Amino acid sequence: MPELNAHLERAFYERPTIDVARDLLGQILVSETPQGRTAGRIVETEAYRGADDPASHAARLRTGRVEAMWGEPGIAYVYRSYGIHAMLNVVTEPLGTTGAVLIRALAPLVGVDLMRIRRGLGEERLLCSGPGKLCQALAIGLDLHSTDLVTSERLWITPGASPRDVSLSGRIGISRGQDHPWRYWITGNPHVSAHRRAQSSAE
DNA sequence: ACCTGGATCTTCT
DNA sequence: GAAGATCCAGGTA
Repeated sequence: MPELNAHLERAFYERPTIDVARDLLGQILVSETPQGRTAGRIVETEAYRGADDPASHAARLRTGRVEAMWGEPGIAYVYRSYGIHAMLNVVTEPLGTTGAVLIRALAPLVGVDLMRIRRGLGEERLLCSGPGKLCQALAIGLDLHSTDLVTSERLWITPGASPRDVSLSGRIGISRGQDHPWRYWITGNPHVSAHRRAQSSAE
């Protein structure tokens, strides 16, 4: 297993959201808790921008936790979806401008047994194959909102191998702004989310 | 105060 | 393929 302690630096996140979403594929998300370490390779992401993106929370709101989308690049924007699931985003673009990348799926790498316990499931392919699933598997909750992934020892992203092929399509689970091909995943990877539209319109 | 609409996942049939 | 779980913030009153 490679060293996972290195952190991607702020400059990586301080770029156009689209570029960060694509370049996050293959990098490794690491979560450290008293129970142990869990980590997985990022295999699926989505880009969300600002006022020009009707699907982005930042297009409608600038209150409460959404304020984080204007914040320092590299911090976590975590919110609750459907009353149940936590969603992990990484803030992009320079301070004062909006943008974030939703982490949608991981390939489990470290602490797979701990993930199984947290998820109550055995099958590895289902542990992190969706944005709510991976937050449960890595114990990422609303308490980690605003965590700085550049400096945190609780949650961070470490460099991994670049994927060979990347596919893209419209985003998932939203009603507006589907026309933009801002969902990225590693072509052929079995750990991408199992949504019906997951197979559509590759590259 | 009440209502509504979600960047989802599981468990049914 | 459909429903249920269940939180949060905005809009409307």
